[in-house]
Amino acid sequence: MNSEDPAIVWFRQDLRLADNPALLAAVGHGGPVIAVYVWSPDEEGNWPPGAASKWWLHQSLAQLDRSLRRYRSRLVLRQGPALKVLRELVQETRATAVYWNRRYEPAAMSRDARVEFALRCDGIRVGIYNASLLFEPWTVSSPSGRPYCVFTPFWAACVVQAEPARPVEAPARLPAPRTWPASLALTDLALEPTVDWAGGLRASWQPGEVGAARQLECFIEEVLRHYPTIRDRPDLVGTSRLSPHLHFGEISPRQVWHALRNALGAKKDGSYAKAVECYSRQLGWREFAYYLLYHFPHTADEPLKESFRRFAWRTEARWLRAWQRGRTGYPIVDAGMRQLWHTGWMHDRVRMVVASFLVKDLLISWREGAAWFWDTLVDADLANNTLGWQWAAGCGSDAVPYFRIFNPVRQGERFDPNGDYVRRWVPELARLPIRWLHRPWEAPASVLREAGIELGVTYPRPIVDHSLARQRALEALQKMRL
DNA sequence: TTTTGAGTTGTTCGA
DNA sequence: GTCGAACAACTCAAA
Repeated sequence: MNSEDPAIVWFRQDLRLADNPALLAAVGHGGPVIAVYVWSPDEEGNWPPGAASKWWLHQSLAQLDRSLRRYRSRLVLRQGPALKVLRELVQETRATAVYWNRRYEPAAMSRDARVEFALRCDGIRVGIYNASLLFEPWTVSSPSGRPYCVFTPFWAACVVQAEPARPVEAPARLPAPRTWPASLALTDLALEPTVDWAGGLRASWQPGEVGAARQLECFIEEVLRHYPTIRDRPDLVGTSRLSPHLHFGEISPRQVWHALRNALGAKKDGSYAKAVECYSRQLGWREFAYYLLYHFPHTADEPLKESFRRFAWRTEARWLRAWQRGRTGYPIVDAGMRQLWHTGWMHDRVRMVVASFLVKDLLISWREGAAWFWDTLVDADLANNTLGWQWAAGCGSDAVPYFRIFNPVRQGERFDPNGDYVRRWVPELARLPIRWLHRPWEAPASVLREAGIELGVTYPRPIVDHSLARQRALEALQKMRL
């Protein structure tokens, strides 16, 4: 393509300039490049962005605009149905092409298909690219031709494909149009909370492409070597913390994939090779989540396993609220839920523990959990959230067996062995010795008194008895299978 | 074609 | 304290 006509880049979940094929295609079009973000939460089906996600989006859009300004360019903000907005913008700017990077959520896919068709009918050139997956979901299928439902063979089939493409550089320049189309102010989108609860988020994260790159570098330099041994430890910094950056596309999995391998080349060290393999598998899980949502689009709202449709989940509002607020009386559960509330993120090991507790101990539907995570996580991602919750509930593919019920005391003692995590997020228990920290209801009265704890007053008693709850869950799930 | 073995993340019980 | 078995049912790959 070589034209003097403007090209529009429609930014969505690819809020970066490097390794952005749609942006490069727009530059390749030859004329001015107009970057636009369209805020259209009504087109996200049942899953419009939650509060934490909107907070992040605000910051990330601000960063993207800042980056574009260095090119003497800018980010045009609009609001409304994407097709309507893009058509208006095409008219205003006389653009002859629109480029974007693919999304895979069911609502986004059907919307995008309508937009693509309509724009092509208008005579507009449309280019659509892959910017957020290592392997496109339709390129992987089992020998039988059906989609994989088990992770290991899925990932094995992925990694024998060609190595994911090397990331491409940010464009050298971005030609500006003679006049810029009108843009809303970022604050017009009202993404930030009206009551400022985001202090903990601000302190924990640096949204945007620069923050993402910094996070990756920090992970590779300081954590990667130990990743296989400490990734399950919520009391340590043992994970990449890249999830929100990946969700918003501030960094691409291709960039991460190759950065890991470059680091490997530089270190020449066996333990690194293992660590890279181990972390790459986590990227694999992200791929698997997108793959499953693509092939089974109803699973965001319905269990994959039919038998679970008839399961009678409880609707115990008091229990749900106790879980949400981190007041279940199980320290590891409460620590996780408070970390989530405060920072918009929870360690993955603890996500499994709290999910198991909600679904198995309280017998509350995984969808309640998914909805709460959706609203509170800065990395809320429909594919990952769906896979995680269906896995925990045992109603997804490759799911945890029904009898695998996490014991919150055991998990706490195993993965927070010194209690640092609980003490940080449940400060009212901070003075309790580690021996009792994960089971304060068993502590002798004198120990509790000395630690300044009055059960039922300063910290709740357990809202359910785990071993009874476990039995109840086993019976309920067994009954469902008959 | 049929069979066999293995599969992210656990817990409990009894020896 | 440690260890192995049992706790289903199903998918996928290899033999």
